[in-house]
Amino acid sequence: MSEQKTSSDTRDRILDVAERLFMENGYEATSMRMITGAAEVNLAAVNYHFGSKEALLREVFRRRLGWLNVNRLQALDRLEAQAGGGPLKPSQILEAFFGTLLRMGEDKALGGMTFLRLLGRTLTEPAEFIRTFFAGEYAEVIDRYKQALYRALPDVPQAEIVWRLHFMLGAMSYAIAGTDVLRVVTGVEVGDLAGERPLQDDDTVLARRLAQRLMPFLLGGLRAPLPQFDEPARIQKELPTQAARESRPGI
Amino acid sequence: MSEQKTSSDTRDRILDVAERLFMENGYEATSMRMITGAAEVNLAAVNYHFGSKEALLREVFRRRLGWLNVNRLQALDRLEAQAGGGPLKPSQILEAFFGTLLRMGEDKALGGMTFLRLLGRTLTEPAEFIRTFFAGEYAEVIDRYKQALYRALPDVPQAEIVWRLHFMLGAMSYAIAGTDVLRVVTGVEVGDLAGERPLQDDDTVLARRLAQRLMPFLLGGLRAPLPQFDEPARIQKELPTQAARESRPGI
DNA sequence: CTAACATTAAAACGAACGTTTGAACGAATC
DNA sequence: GATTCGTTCAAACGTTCGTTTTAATGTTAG
Repeated sequence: MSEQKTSSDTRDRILDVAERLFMENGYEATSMRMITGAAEVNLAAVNYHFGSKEALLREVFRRRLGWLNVNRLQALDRLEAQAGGGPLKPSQILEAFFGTLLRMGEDKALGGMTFLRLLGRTLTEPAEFIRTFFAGEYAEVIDRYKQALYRALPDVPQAEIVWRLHFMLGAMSYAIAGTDVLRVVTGVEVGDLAGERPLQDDDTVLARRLAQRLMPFLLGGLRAPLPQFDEPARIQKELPTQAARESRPGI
Repeated sequence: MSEQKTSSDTRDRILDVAERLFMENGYEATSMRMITGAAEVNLAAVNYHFGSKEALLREVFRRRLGWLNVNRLQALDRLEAQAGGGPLKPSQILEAFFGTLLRMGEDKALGGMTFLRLLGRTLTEPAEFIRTFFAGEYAEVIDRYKQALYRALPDVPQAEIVWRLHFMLGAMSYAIAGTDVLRVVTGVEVGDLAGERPLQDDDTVLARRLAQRLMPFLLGGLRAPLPQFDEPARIQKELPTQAARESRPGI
């Protein structure tokens, strides 16, 4: 029985341990010996199964981002089908994009908060091979969602939408990374303040709570009035601020 | 002449080079030999002047964060003085906090965008000594601004304000880090889209443009309607959403 | 049974790491 | 002019790094 030839148990144990250690220490500060030691496999096993340390990191992400990309695209497909050619609501787009991700935090089989934290921390790693890898993995999805936002906010300059998508990714990335100045400063978990019940947490609860808090924030930022430009950069056709606010589709 | 005993030229060259290399490669991936080589000083100079690689990183930040902390607190003091005991407007608070930082990006003497990028990238580093260091450096300022926000938004639960401060820090951190999925995906600089004039940039222009774009986004996120809680966590005194929106001081 | 194959194991590789050492240097002090 | 002291220098320290090698295991197919 069990004719799983690709998942050799050793392979999966390495991936699981690497996911956790890369999250805890970062890529550079995590050595192969730490990984193989914690996974209780031979040192050479990583190079045998994956080829190199870089390839291991890529594989750690590929098995999660594969699922994420498919589900993000499916969610968008579903929305666009039911909209029948019309533009989507920004809230729907954000829910599809960020909600799909944050739901991974609630599901241990999808990596849970461990993967989410790893993702948030790795998105800002400067290593060239990492950025190249993410660029390839994200290209299609980002482009699809960008187009959807363009259509959802026809009166907002596309450059502005790109900036705000940028900011939204940042807020999310930092939030899920969870290496937090605030957490250390306050000495408590976010949410353990102001009389809320403390987090006896379970990452599942944390993930859900994060999503509840993050989505309104992102939507508020996306829909914020456009900035006034004090530098006469070029012919400003018209300050689209007010017009865009009025004609913005319901959210 | 020049009785500057502390700034031995070697010291400053090391700090400047380390700031840039830590930004480009991250802490772990930057070796002492890369730093001393680029600074054209002897390998032992770092340990002589700073004691260790960790202490070097701390000093790189200390000379910038010192200025930043002082100016952030002064800006808040000035606002509170002119408000005469009353609450501040959220937009004023954000301008003081984020504006002070972003202005560093326009001033090469304060590190310019090099330091901003370094800061953004280092804030998510998992190394314990880095997080401990930032916690200490930021404690007082974060606390002061948090209190100011509590007073500015008396109808918003304090836990919610902490979450949103968290999200705002994330959006800013990621934005100034500038290791960007979007940038790689689109192949162009943000702002080089949709007919805007391309960035022949000068970091000064980038910093100013970033500030213009980021501030409205943050303000929109901070002022967004409060989330609805579907989990009956505890007695929800009343959904403060609408009430808070009405009574919110002008922005 | 044996040949072929995929996986694991132990050991070693050269390279690079952060740090330390002890001597040499140069300018100021007595 | 000798001495002191802060700084620079070349060289080496011991350790750890990612990777490779070669042999020993099972496991499967002929």
